Amino acid sequence: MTVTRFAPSPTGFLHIGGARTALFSYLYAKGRGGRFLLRIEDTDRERSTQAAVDAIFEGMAWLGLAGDNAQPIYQTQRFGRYAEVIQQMLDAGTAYHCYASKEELDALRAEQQARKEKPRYDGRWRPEPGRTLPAPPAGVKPVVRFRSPDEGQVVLKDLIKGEIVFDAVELDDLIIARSDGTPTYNFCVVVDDMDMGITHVIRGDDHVNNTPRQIQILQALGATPPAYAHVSMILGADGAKLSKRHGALGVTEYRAMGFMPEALLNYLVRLGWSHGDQELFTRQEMMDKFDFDHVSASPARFDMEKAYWVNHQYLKVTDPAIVAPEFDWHLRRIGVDPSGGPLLIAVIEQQRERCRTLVEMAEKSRFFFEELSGYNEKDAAKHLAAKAVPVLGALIEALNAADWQPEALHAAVHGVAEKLGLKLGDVAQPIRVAIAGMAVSPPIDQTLALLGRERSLGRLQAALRRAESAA
RNA sequence: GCUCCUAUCGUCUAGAGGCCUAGGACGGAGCCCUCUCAAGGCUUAAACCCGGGUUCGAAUCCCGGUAGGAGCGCCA
Repeated sequence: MTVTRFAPSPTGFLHIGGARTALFSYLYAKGRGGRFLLRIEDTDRERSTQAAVDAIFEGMAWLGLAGDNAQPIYQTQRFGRYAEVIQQMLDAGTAYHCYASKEELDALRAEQQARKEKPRYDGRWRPEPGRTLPAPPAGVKPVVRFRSPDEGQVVLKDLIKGEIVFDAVELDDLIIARSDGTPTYNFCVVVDDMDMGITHVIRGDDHVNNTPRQIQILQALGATPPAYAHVSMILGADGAKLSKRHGALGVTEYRAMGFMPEALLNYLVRLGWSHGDQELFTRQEMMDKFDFDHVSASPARFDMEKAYWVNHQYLKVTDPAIVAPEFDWHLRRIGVDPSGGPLLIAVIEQQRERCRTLVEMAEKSRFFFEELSGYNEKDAAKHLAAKAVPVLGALIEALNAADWQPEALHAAVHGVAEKLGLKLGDVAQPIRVAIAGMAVSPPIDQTLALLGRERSLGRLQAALRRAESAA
C-alpha cells in the first residue's frame, strides 16, 4: 500500500509551498487507495511552538487535507525509540562517539573554506581497523556520528528529477545525536519514515542533498529506502524565493483574500503539474490523475492573476450552498451582519459571475444587508441629477404597482423606459445608484427582487429627494 | 569554493527525434453581445538561454558555456 506523509516543523504558519507539498502527498496516496500521514517534526524545542502546530492544523483543516492518522506523530514523543536505534547502531559499529568540540569543528570548517574546499568532518574520531583513537578528553560529552560508507555511490532515483548519483566521498559522517543525547533531524526522519512504513517521501527539493545520507542510514539499518519525489519550490511573482519577509503567506491569508479552499488547491496542483491542457479539476479528478510523470522539476512562480481566475471559475460553478458559509465568514469579517437580508444563496447566485473573490463579493453585496451609508458621488452626480427626477417619479409609481418578482419588475422598468422614450440604461442606472449606492450591481430586476419591496422603494424615494434637491 | 538541481510566450505549462508553420491556459490587445459591472463568443500579439556535437532530421539526445537556485550546522 502507498503510504505518504507530510512532516512540517512547527516554526511558523503553513505556507503555500508547504501546502502544495502536502497536497501532492495527499493526492498521491489517496489516488492509490493509500494512506496520508501527518508528522510534526518538533525536535528543535527552541523554535517549535504550539501556536505554530495549531496554525498548521488550521491551514490543513481549511484546505480539507486531513491526515489518516487520528493523532499526528510528534517526534518529541519518540525520543525513546531514537535512543534505542542509536544504541543499536553503536553496537553494530555503524555509529560512533565523537569528542570533537564545537570550537574544534568550527576551526576545521574555517580552514577548509580558506582552502576553498567543501566543509566536511575529517573523521578524527572515526574508528578504523588498526587505528588507535586518542583517549576521550575528560568531561566532554560526545556526539554520536553515523559511520558513512566511504566508497561507492548512492543512487537516488527521484520520481521528479530522475536519477541523481552522489559519490560516497562527498558524504561525511553526520551527527545523529547531539552531546546532550537528543537525536538530530536527518536521523529522526529516517527512523520515522521507516517505522511509519512510508513508501513515498514527497518533500521540498531543498532536501535533495540530505537524501543520500538518509539512504545510507536506512541501508545501515537494513531497511529498504522508500521512493523519493523532490518537489521544486514556489517563487514569488518576481522570481525571488518566497520568505517570511518576502511575500510568503500562510494559507489562511489566502482565505482572507477571498479564496475558496478547493480553488486554491486547484491552482496549487497545476503549479508544476499538468494533465494535458486541463486547467480545472475536481478533488476526485486530482486524486485520479495526479502522478509524478508530469511534475516539473523546475521552480514555478506564484501568479496571483491566474489564482484569481481559478477562484472565479470555482465561484461560478460551486453549489452556492457550499459557498455560503465562506461568504458569511467574509461578510462578518467586514462588519456586515447578513441575518436580516436576503438569502445568501440567492445573493451568491447573482454575484458570483462578477466577482473573482469572496472579498469582492462581500464588498459588492454590502447594500443588500445594510442601509446605504451614502452614494458614490461620481455615480450620483451622473445618474441622480435633475434629469432623473421624472424617471425616478415614474419608476416609483410603476414599481409600487408591480408584483415584486423579477419578471414583473423587469416589465415595469421596461415600461417606464418606453413611456419616457428612454433607453433602458437611462432608467436602470438611476435605479442602481438609488438602491446600491453605486452604478454597479447585478441585473436590476434581480437586484430589486432580492432587496425587497420596502427597502427598494424607500431607497428610490430617498434618491428622488436627492435628485430634486440637485435641481 | 565544493556538491547537487534547473532552463519553451510576461506567467503556469504541452511537448518522450519527424505529428511543431511550437499547442493550451492566465494576463495583454481588438471586435461582438449588453441595463452597469461582469460573464460569454470571436480574433490577435507573444517563447524553445547561447555555442558545439550526434542524426537524413533536435525544443526533444550528448558535451561545454551562461544564468538562476539548493545544500555543505551539535537547524529542520
